[in-house]
Amino acid sequence: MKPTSKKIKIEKIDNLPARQVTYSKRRRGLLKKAGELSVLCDCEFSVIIFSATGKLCESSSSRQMNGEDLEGLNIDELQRLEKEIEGCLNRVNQTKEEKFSSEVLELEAKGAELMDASNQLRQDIGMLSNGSVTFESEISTAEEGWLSESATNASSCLSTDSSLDDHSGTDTLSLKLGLPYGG
Amino acid sequence: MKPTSKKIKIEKIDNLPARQVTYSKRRRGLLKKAGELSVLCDCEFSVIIFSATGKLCESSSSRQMNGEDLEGLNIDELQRLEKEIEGCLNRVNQTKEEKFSSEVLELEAKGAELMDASNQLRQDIGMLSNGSVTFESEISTAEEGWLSESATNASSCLSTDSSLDDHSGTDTLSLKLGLPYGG
DNA sequence: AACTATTTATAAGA
DNA sequence: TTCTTATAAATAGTT
Repeated sequence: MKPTSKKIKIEKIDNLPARQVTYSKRRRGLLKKAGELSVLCDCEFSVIIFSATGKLCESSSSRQMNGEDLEGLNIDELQRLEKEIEGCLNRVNQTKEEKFSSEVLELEAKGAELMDASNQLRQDIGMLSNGSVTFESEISTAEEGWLSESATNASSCLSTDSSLDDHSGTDTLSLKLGLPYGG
Repeated sequence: MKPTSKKIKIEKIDNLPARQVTYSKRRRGLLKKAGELSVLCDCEFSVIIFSATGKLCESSSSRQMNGEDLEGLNIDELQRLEKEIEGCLNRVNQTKEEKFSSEVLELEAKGAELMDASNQLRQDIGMLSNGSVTFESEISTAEEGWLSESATNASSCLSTDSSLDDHSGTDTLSLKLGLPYGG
């Protein structure tokens, strides 16, 4: 009779039925909040939830069928959802490309500085030793220095550290890196 | 002194600063709820929010940087995010393919029924008219009947009804339909 | 950013 | 799953 409600710890609910009930309630709450945020603040959202049993639930501000399971969608709806997610992907891609460009520019500037420094050094030494000693090796080492720094960065992007856990089975798309290193 | 809080209507907040404050508060609340759901119910989630100004905020259970803006991510992190979203995309694709296959099977069964009915009709009429009249036209009409029904379904998938509103500009990926109609 | 009166979400029980 | 309600949590308005 006394629906005594208590503060709970945020940790996995062991009891399966209780977990399912909480899942259902909180999922509804989450989607409601997302919808409110969207309307109040004039923004778009997409919420995707993979339940422990592998079911996928998706909801987004631009669809009329919020909260439905993917299984309940027809092909046309799935097609639109696909398009939407691809839109997200494009956003991520665009940000990545921009980041990449600016990083390359930065590294090029750094490289130019090193070149200048090397040339200056070469001149200075040349004046001292009045000879025609070339310092190609030092210069190329410097170039390799900033190129490899960047390359390290890029290669780590290729790590297949899948963070999708039990969903990795369907995660098979290859990544488009578009590395401008010509290597 | 009295922070009198009132129930608000869920409608766009006109005042820009107020809207931004609410956006910030509620976004945090939403992501907190998502994180709690994930832990309590042992599930994965991904929340993607496009603010009205075009900023993109992403958060998901399998990443350590929940709540950060895309701008704050480095290339490696963007790469992983891309992979994650591609995983979602694959799920949607898979569901779509399954749906599509079962629909095709259903239509094939329907077609087979029509063929049987046509053949039976042909036999019956043949027995009556003792001639060798062929009913190819009727049969092919029947075939076209279920094929075009399916084709209509498929072509509607191609509608470019973008539901991404002001984000449609970046939504340029082509869709992979994989229609088994050979046409 | 901090505060707090209110509203909203929800845990537990039925 | 739905309803109820005591309690916890979120948040609107203000500073």
